Amino acid sequence: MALEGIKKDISKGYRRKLYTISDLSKEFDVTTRAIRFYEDAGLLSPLREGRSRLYSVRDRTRLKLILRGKRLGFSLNEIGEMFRLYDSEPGEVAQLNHILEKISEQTDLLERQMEDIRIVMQELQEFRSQCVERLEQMSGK
Amino acid sequence: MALEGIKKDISKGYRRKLYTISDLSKEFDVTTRAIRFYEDAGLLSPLREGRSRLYSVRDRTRLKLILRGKRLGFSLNEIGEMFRLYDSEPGEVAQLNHILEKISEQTDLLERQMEDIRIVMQELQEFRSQCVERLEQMSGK
DNA sequence: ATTTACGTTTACGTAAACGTCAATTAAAAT
DNA sequence: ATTTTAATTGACGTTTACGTAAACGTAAAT
Repeated sequence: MALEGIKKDISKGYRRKLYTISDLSKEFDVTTRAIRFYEDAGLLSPLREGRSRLYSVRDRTRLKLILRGKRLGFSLNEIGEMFRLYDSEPGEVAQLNHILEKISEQTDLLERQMEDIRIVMQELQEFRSQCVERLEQMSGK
Repeated sequence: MALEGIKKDISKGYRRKLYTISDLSKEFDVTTRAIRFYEDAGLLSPLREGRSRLYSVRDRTRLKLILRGKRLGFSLNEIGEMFRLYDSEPGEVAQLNHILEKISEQTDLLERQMEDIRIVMQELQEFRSQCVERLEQMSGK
């Protein structure tokens, strides 16, 4: 495979790993279509070898973050906003305070989510107890 | 208001509260359109007084569960499936075991979500520390 | 030489979850 | 008696997040 060669060459020069789109597709069990879509949405920006995409370690990390965000129910726009926060070069104090505020908002949101999960978990366990009890009754008869 | 009268009448007879669609809309800050949509999706089934909908305490609880589910990123279909689990009359052992399996799946999923939240929270706190540190440097100069 | 495998772009399709009118009805307030 | 106010149904529109071909390029394997 030609890409393998190129990947090795670049990794010698740049001293870092590169991934093809199908590498990432397989590793994270996500379609190549989705990965390209994330690029269209501005969440990924892989290198190009000719027409083909080459993903850096940073891209891989980003993809991991995207998928984690999605599991938590965040939209791609929301995930993009977080990326922009992380990437922004905060020159001014005002900017830094803005970031701190956003972090605080995010934290609050996640804490509410944790609370929601705790509640649902508790309800599930109660439900489970009822089921188990019922099963015992039935086998006891 | 006629509905208020009816609500009182019914609550005397049935000994439980009833809510109009706008009651719930205001209480949970969700549009009436959304509430009707949840009904179309089979997640709510309010009483009718003529053409108007009247929501029971059970409906209200269900709406609360729907919104909680949504905050956790679940689709209405997934939420509907959970409702059906809770509502199912488990006559057979096989059915009960099926429910227990579903509960187990849900629990696993929620635990993964908790783990995701923990990871994101930790990253956010690290990011916060960096920002605070930077702010202190800037004011220290 | 050609099949197979993997990549690309373009573009239309789709499911979910509502938003947004419009037209209508019924009841409450003035 | 008439004007608000709250509710209804119906239907089309919109956004998000991809799925699904189609048509093509490049390179490795047979």
